[in-house]
Amino acid sequence: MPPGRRERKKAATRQKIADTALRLFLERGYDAVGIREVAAEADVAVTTLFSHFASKEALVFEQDEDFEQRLTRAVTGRAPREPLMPALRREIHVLVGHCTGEGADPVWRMIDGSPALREYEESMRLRHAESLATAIAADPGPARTPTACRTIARFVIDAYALARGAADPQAAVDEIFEMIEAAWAASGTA
Amino acid sequence: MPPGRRERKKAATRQKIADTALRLFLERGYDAVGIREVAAEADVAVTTLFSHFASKEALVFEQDEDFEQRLTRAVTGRAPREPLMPALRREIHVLVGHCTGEGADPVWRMIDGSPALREYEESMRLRHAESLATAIAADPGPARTPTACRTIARFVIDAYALARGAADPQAAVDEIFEMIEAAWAASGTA
DNA sequence: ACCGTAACACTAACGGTTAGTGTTTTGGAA
DNA sequence: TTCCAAAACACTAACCGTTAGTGTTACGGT
Repeated sequence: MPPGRRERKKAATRQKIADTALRLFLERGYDAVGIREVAAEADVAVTTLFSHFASKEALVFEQDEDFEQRLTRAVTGRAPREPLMPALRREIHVLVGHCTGEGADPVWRMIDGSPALREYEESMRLRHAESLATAIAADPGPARTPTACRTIARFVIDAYALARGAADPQAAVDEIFEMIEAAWAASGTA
Repeated sequence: MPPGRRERKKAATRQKIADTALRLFLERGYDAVGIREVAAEADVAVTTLFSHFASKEALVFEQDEDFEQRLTRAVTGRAPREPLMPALRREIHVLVGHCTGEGADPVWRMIDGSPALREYEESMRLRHAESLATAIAADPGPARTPTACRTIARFVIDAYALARGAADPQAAVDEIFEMIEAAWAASGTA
């Protein structure tokens, strides 16, 4: 069945809150805008805002599931018989490209400018690493231990985080992935 | 010169606050004890408490510099001509042993039981990784790029975090370090 | 003996978050 | 169509961690 009127209204409210928040944050800075202000501007109650978003930071990372899904799909949806690591390397290249360089979203600039947001993002990525580990564990091919899968997943997340802060992000991705590939190969020979 | 009365008093106040906080946290749970309560029980003002500790979580990780120093010293203070990675592996073995198993501190149990504390610890370790990266970069032997050093430092921190959550922590340390050693070797051949 | 400074205290607030308590809207059952 | 249970929404009032502002001691060095 198609989404009913109720769900559409709910989605609209959520979107209006997110849009309003992002606009205010970009206009005047993340720290300078309070939750009460966002709620007032979006014309909802504070409690309504928190029924749609778990925290103030979550307003900024509205579509954080994108990141998670892109990673797991890079594993599960890659071409048949394509090795795992090159596929992940390609995906990280793209993701790093989205948030670095001259043409980067102003949103990413804002995130990089606020320690609170950077920290929130890091712990969010850690959760994503668990999904990635699950996807890797379910992958056919040479079996790995659960620990090895979790380890590689975290290494991949590290690659993303480290490359973002490097002078030449794209080169850093390649450099780090050389190390990750070696680690991955070693995990198959234990 | 020996520490004067003033510094002794300051240290005593700090210690009293930390002891009181830890006692209350263990008695009734971290989340169930408020800052105002800790301050009252330690007989100091709330502002005084925050002049000694940057946050509520910092009360629990009072001696977090230990961890940082142990890691950097495992690098800088190891036996001459001993390879880097085995030294780090040994240190991680010890550190993981401290907070797992039957005889683990009740403090570690409390940390594992509170998401807020676990998250705080993770971001603390990330800061430690930077120090470790610096120590590794300054190490003699085959030179590595700054990116490679940071990467390996993060991998080592990952080993600690992952091993703590594994079924057999000590075995996990060894398994993960096999992968780290491979990554480290690969970083020297780029 | 004195002064600058650092520790400490107190009040009052700020900002994020939640509990408690209704009120409206809506999808589906009768 | 009518009615109900659930879900979204609103409002007040608070809680909690944290900080600014403003003093007040107490100490170490001169």
